[in-house]
Amino acid sequence: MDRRQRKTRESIFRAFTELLNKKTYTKITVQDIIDTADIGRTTFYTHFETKDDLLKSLCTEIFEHVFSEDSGKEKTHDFSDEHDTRALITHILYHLQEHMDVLPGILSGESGEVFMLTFKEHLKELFAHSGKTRASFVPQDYMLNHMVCDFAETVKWWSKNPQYTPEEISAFFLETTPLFE
Amino acid sequence: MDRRQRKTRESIFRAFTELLNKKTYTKITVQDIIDTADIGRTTFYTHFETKDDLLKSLCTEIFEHVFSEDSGKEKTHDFSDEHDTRALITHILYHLQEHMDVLPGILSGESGEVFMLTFKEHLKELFAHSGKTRASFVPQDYMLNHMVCDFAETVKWWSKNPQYTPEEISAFFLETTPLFE
DNA sequence: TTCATTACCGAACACCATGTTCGTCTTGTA
DNA sequence: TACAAGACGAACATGGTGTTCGGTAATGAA
Repeated sequence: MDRRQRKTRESIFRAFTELLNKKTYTKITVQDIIDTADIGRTTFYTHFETKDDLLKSLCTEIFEHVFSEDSGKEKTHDFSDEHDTRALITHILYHLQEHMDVLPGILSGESGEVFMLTFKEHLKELFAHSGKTRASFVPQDYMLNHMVCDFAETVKWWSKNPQYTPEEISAFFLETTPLFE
Repeated sequence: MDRRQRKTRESIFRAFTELLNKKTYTKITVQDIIDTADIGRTTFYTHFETKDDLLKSLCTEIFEHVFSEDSGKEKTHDFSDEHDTRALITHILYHLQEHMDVLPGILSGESGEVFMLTFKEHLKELFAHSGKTRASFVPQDYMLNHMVCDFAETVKWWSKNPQYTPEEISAFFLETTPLFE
């Protein structure tokens, strides 16, 4: 990839996240981004189709990092081991913490919808094969949705209360939403 | 209130909810609403400041109904009685069921954000004095947020799986998010 | 170093939805 | 019946969007 392209893309992302910490997503205009990134109007549109496209791209970049399977371990994760599960959850939270500069901005307002949606998709895949398959009158789909939302909302809450450590957040989550009985 | 005003307001709400079942909120233009409601442009703007204002008004109307304290009983509700709590939850779900024609439309897309936000405010107040004040290492605020989100997400899930009865949904919720230990 | 390629630039433009203005017509009510 | 209040629609200003086009500058491969 051309060095110019990389630099431009970089500066757009930087401008966007900077603006997200000042204004809410819908209040941000493409012109704002262009001005802050100090690039030409045409240039923006050669990189991204729309503002929404930019937002999605940002989310994708974040989750590619957060759910990167550092050692391929997560893929074959065994949810039957409680200690192992706690480690996985904490691991993901550590990754997320590295984006704490963007999270509050992106999660408040309408951009949060997009973020949470993609987040939940990833989580759904991750939790799909958890140990919580025990027989119960509660539908499987409800159960999965419940766990996914719990974790996503936990992260949202964390972004507003960032004084806690990943280990603490992990503990809060597992205490209120036990994956084991 | 003038009969003309009532009729106009009525037809705007009707047009809006009708459109919400066809398109997503942001795709709906004020012109769409005007055409569907068959009213003048000026008339719309004398009733509502903006499209957002209309959405908020709709949510307000719904929750005024759902959280109407039929007999003032809820106000003094005692969460320490499990049977009583289940009755209250089910009662709210029955009220919500009456709006099942709007819920799927309003909850999918960006309008869902507004709906969920106001919903959670109401729930926060309702759950604020629940029995879940037991000592624990989990922060009180996390706990409250957890319960509120759980219930709100449960309703969202219900709107996509409307074949269940209020009693069943109530049971799912209480099974996965016990308000008692 | 040369040179073709590729990215960046910015002014200008058409487009579309928004919200307002104004003069007129219609309806409800006192 | 009179008149206040609501409904009406055409027209307008505004502001953001996404595109076009002619030109400049940076890049990297030969």
